[in-house]
Amino acid sequence: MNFTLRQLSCFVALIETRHFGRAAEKVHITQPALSMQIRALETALGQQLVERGPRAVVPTRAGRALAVRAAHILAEAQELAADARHRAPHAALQLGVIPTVAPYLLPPLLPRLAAQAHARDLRLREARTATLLGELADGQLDAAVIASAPTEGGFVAKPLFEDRFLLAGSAARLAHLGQARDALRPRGLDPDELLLLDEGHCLADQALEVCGLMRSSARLDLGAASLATLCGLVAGGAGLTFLPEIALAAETAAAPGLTCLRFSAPEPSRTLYLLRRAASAADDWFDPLAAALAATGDVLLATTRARIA
Amino acid sequence: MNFTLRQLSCFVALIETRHFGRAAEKVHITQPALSMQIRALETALGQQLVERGPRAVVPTRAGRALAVRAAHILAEAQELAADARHRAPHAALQLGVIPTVAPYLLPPLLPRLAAQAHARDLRLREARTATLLGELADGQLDAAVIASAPTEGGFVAKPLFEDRFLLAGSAARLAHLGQARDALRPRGLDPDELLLLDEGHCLADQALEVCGLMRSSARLDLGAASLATLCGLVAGGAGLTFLPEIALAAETAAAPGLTCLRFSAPEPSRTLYLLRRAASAADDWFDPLAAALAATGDVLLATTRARIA
DNA sequence: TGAAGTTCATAAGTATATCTTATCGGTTTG
DNA sequence: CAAACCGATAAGATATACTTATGAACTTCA
Repeated sequence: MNFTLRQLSCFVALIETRHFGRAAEKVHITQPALSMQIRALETALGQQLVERGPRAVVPTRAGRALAVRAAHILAEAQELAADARHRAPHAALQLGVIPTVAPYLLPPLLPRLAAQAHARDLRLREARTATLLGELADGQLDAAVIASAPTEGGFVAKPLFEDRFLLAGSAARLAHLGQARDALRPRGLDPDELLLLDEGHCLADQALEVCGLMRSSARLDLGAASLATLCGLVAGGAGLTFLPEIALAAETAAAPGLTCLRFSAPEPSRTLYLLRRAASAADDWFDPLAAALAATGDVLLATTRARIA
Repeated sequence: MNFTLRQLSCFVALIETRHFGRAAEKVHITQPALSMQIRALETALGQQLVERGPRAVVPTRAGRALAVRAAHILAEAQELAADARHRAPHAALQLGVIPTVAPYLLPPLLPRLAAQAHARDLRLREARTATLLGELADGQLDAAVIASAPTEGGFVAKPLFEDRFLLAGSAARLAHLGQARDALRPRGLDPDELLLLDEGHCLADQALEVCGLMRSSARLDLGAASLATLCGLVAGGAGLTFLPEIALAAETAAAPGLTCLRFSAPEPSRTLYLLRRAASAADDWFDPLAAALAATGDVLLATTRARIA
């Protein structure tokens, strides 16, 4: 490709005016300059594009064909430039969210964001922490919500809110805990009763950590891929699990048999963060997005805290 | 619009490789040159397009959006250049034909042309001589078939064949001509019996000329716009008219009552020409097209001559 | 018919982009 | 801590694009 947009501009102007002088005026150059541009374009394409008569300038067959396509290309280029000038990014804000947060935080988030101009065009992706960090790093995502501060550098992490863990199970199974109910502590739980999510879900790792367990030491071959599935199993009496407060309202509504107990202080918890690349220009969307996420979480937690003493 | 296709190329290469050095190699320039092109593009669009980290080159939101559109524009440009190189004009050959020729010559012409590569993409326009000449002059048409050599210069005219005029009417009306039938001459006809086409049709002008009449001197207010209509009227006994031999087969088939007489020598006739602008590059299509038209006419006339002694 | 006016092409000089080579400063890596 | 990598920068060379002035072909008008 050996021609330029300017050459196309000149050519289109020439076809429109059918006059070298006026076409030149139209593109703000002199007539000889336009002549040279047209000539260069003809050379580049290897075809004569206009018949230069003393009476008139007439496009050749090739010129007629080119005029249409050139105008089209120029229109696209103009539109691109115009969009750039008006700062209409035309690219959605790509937000990644981990699976143990997305189903609970996003539904109430979206109506809140609808009011904000910056988040008018938001695209969501749900994946586990490692995947999100990778995609964030290489530009597929603009921001990500994860449940821990990132270990690697290069990111800006803004804490959103603390999400405490509750112990969830069927009412019968929770009753079997006996006197432990009065001062419920993670370390006192029976590893064989514990059901957790698949590997890679940070929620499972964090649950193991607060229990002082290794993944290998627990009966964890359960391939539960979503918290909703896990809650369904647990509500049916299959075992116990850690439920983040953020999920409580949705999961108890979905599985009425699900019962939760609050751990005694200091309650185990995770902190959610909103991340972006440190190098990214967070013009004006990052802080408002973080604020909206935090506010959404706070509302969600306020209703939950009132339900489970 | 203040950016160039080269800048877009550089940018797309950068997004693909995510590496200034390799992107530069891809577009056959050095790394500093590519840096400058990207910088220039960012300046032109007023936005940062890539985040330059020591670890990686990551597109910004604006850059992501641009990459898609830039690739699209470049693809169109490449395609355009490729078509130009392969001499695929992608513009139909625009052929204009006068209305007293088009319906008869074109149907048998098209199958003949189908075999030729050059006329694969042919678009037709039917209009009167003056219109065709105007459109041919300003490039809307590439060639035109008319029935007289052009008076103005600037055209190349190639004679196709001679098309003789017959006298057409109902059998009864032709019988009334009496002994004139033996040595039928145009000048002996009664102007009041003559029906002709609308003004502007060269056939009407030529008929008047061979009869030695002025348009004003004849009863010519008939607004017959097509030869087919005129033949229908004449076959019904409304009068006499001049029928070009080329139209005979089609019109007698359509109007069985139509009868024709041949004038005595020298028979009045018109000559059809194929025209193009003298300045136009008639690479290779003009002569074959003329040959096809002439051959088509010859076949048409051969069958006709056999029918009317 | 000849002079003036068009119109596009050409020439020469200049201004502007653009490229290359060489180098710097920052970061990562062994 | 040295070597390697990466992108930015500087400076000089080259190429491209523009302008002014002029030329050649043609038309128009007196």
